[in-house]
Amino acid sequence: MIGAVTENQDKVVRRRGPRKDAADNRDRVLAAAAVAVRRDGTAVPMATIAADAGVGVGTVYRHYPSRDALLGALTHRSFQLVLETARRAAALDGPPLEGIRFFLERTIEHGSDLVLPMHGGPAPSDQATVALRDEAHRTLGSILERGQDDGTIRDDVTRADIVSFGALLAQGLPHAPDWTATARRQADIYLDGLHPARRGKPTGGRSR
Amino acid sequence: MIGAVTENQDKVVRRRGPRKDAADNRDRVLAAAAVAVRRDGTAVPMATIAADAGVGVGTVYRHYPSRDALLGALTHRSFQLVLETARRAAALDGPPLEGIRFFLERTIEHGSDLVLPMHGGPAPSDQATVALRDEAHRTLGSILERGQDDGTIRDDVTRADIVSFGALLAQGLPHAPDWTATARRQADIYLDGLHPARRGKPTGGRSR
DNA sequence: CCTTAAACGGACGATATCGTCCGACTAAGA
DNA sequence: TCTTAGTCGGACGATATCGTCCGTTTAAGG
Repeated sequence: MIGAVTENQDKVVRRRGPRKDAADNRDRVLAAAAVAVRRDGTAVPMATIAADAGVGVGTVYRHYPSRDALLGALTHRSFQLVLETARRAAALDGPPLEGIRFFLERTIEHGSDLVLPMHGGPAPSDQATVALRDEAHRTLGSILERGQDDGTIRDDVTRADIVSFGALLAQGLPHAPDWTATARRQADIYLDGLHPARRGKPTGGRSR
Repeated sequence: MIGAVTENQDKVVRRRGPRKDAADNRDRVLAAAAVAVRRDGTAVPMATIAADAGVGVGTVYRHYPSRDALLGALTHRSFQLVLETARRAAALDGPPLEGIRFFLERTIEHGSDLVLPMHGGPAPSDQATVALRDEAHRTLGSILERGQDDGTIRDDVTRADIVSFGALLAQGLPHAPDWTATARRQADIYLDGLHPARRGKPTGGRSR
């Protein structure tokens, strides 16, 4: 027990990835957190998240050392989804407006998976998440510009407007009975409004 | 000094209203709560609200016996503002769409005064607030119907849609740098979308 | 099967927030 | 000015949540 210590240093077991149960728990915690945060707000007790995920609080804190880390991970995941959706929308063939429609409808469907920096959470602080966000903005911007170039989308709209509207729909109204249906109708109206302004309609004086 | 007790029973001081300082503090607490709730969410510590209002926690609890009572009062006040705005909008002479525009713009301006049942707060439970809400809905509905009757507003929009959109704008995006400006543009687009659908535009297949 | 690094989960002391209670203070009528 | 009902505000015990720590359990390579 005395001199035999150093000689098997290289026989140490080298694990490749994380253990299966650890990876599972990590995912379950994140999923439970997404639901819990949407339901109870960002101040939801960690114990609640742990219980919902079926793990102990210790496990939550091991994977995400602080509440901010957990919220940050949620934000990151949300932006991953947003970027993915934006890319799919950009890859579509149809008119640009249909790309935007696709993006908005998908955003609505993602519903509770999107725990964006809304809900009182912090704006993304880590570089990786900011990069995701910026890339998503650029991607949506490219669709928008296509529409504005070919005259099918009004010129004064910015990519930030589209993003904001998407965020509003994703955020929703906490106590609305059937938000998905409402959001769809809101999006439909909004998309109609994205057409270039009609001149000489008999709808009366929109002066400025 | 002996038998003279009973005869001045009716000389007891009768105060008319609440004391001035009490009324002041009541208002200041409500105003501070509105700001604090918007900033920190409905779970904001009562001590914070008290400090912001420049009073002690005891004063907060006297005027509003529980957190729910305070949030309820905020909701009530919000719906008062909404109803008032809706009535002004309904009283306007111009095209109905301009009435809706007025309503939305005013709602945006009210900004932080509107702490609607959003923000994770409870839906209105007391009868008086529900009555305010319903009356506001009816008032907005009357504007909408006028527009749909004279053909200047698309038929599939409901009063609930207008209310929801207004609520979204009032709620805003917590971390948006200049929400008022963004909200105005969103409203402008939305209002454009409220026109009846144009047939035969070259914008491509909005099939369903 | 055995070994071992790693993960699990809940008990625990520290801290934060709650809502109450009561002695000091003040507005306002007499 | 005097009186007093009503208000003020913060200290306080109770409760809730935090994040850590550590003995137990488990996945997985040998």
